[in-house]
Amino acid sequence: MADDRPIRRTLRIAEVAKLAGVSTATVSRALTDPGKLRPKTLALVEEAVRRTGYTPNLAARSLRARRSMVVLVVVPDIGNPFFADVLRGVEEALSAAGYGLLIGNLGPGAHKPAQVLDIVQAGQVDGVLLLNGNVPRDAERSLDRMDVPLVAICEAIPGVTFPQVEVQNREAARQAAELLIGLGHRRVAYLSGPAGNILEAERFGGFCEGLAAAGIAGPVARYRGDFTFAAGGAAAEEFLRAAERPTAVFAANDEMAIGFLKTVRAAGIAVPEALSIVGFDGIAFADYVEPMLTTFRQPRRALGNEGARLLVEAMGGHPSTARVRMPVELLVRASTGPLLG
Amino acid sequence: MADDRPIRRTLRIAEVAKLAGVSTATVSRALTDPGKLRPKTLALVEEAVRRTGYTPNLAARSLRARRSMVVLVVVPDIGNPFFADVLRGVEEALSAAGYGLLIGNLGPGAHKPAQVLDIVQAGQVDGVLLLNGNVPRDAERSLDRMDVPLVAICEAIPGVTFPQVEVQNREAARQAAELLIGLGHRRVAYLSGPAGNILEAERFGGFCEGLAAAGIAGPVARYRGDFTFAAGGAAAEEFLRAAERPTAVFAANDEMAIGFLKTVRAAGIAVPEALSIVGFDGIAFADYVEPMLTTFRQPRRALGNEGARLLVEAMGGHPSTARVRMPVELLVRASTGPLLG
DNA sequence: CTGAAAGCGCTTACAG
DNA sequence: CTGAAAGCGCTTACAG
Repeated sequence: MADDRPIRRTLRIAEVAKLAGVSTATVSRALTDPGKLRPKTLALVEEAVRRTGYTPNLAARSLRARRSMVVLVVVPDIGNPFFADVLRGVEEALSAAGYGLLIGNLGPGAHKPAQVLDIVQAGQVDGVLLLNGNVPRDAERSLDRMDVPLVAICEAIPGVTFPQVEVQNREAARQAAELLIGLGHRRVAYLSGPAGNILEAERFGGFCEGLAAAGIAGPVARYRGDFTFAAGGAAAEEFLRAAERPTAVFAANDEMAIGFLKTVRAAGIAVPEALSIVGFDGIAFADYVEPMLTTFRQPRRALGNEGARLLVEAMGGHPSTARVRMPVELLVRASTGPLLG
Repeated sequence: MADDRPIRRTLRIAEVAKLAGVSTATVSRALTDPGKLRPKTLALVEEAVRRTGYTPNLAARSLRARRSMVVLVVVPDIGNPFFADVLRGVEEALSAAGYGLLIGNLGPGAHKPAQVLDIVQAGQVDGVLLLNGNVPRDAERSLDRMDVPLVAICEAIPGVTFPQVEVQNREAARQAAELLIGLGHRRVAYLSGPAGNILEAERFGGFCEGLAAAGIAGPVARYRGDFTFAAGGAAAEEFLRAAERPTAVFAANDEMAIGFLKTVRAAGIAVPEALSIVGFDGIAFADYVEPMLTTFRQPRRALGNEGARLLVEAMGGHPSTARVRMPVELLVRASTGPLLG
């Protein structure tokens, strides 16, 4: 039978100590550094903890020990499935190391950089994981001048010295060019992400390199996008209006590739017979559009895991300047094919 | 020119008080309850805060004030885009009320219920938002016996008294039946979510009711699923093997509907000519499959907003037993059509 | 290996 | 309206 009395939330370390017949210092040690105690003493405390169901008050612990065991994760958009997957990896690694996860959503209508800075300045977190491609700052403050470990993942941040984990964007984009060229395409277009975005710059740069290596000056068109489905549709409208259309498109992410695909097919363009399309990211949906999308699968969970791991090390006093660049996997599907006619 | 010195993290309230020429009590009041101060005194403090860039230490504040201004959000799977969208709404409302957001991921390989209970017992959060359809408990403890405000959203929890926010699952499922019947279908199938899931039960129940109202005994087939793409594909295999196939399928969510759609189309089944498909949720991707999926759009962000709002009220000492049931919107698309032949 | 005691940085009755 | 002071519940030098 379960006991139906509400659990007393105000159980303190002193009561556990009393029950175990030791000092509060000993209880504290049993909980944070059991190796320091005699096995016999430890057993006494453990039994008392078990019997009382004691859990230390974290505010008190964090005030006294000057660490919170919480990490702030700054995401550009918590609603984006790409980041959700990365967060899964982050959560896994942090939770295994005993850290909690505070989410800072730097998207439109959400947190402002100042709020992120406040959280750090308030001593609320022991480290910050940045998925947003820049160092949060306001008029007076900048996160990298606060004394807190930082790690950037997914989107690299140029010119900083803290660890970063990203994928081989440039190499992959180059590979996209090679794939299309190998299929006979020469009039290729590029569907870009938001201007100023580092991923965008890397992917565009790599794509151009790949083209150049085959003696192609560059894409015949560069459509402006912002990583959304809608941007893909808009780019497709532009494509459809062109006098001489490209025969292949490389989109800087899957959402845009899918938006593009839908609009051109609705207009009667056969994919891949008349147009090849390549995306980037390898989101789950890429498997369910028709035709299945050729794309690059990012190791989203591994990105999150590795970033969290580096942050845990830094918080433990082992900072690094590691710059990890993980490979992506090209998935050749039905949305790309040889140039016909 | 920005000042490049690292920000001193150890600025305390005493220094601000000294600079303003007041007591620490006054600084504290200026920050938490400015109405209590004379405008002149308040201005003095504000100027000192501005000049020093002071941010109170939250561990100290939370230890002394006995509240943390942080909410624990328990999600079944942080990687699921559906929840990510709801979280966006939650984050919005909580952040506007000054609360932070701690994520507890109760998915496989992530947090265990015991960890959630520990967080609450440690006084780390002022309230808990449950998106997982049950009350976390372990061998000795149950969250609803801890003295903390609770609100359930998305998945209702039977038999509890705290506020809940869900959608009109039963009504919508009934409407799905009516839609299909109106199109002439009588041999309809149901693709279910995981057994024991409350959403699943409501949607199945409503669907059966809708059929019954038209004199149909029930679905001719009930495929077992678990809300994943893969489950949809597996159900489709079962569908394809049937001697006499249903002419319409209602899936308990969009992912399964999309998985089903892909597999039957690959097998040469024309949708909607030979088979109508209805999903549930209205995820973004439902707009990008071919044919576009008929589904019910859930107000994901609004669900999150409303749930967070109720929790903020409860944490402010205004508990309610509100049970909000938000409407969903039927989106009739190309995946449903009249029975032909 | 263990304990007594100071103190982390706030908030809040209490008093005036 | 404001201040002096106690105290939230821990951890950790320090001493033994």
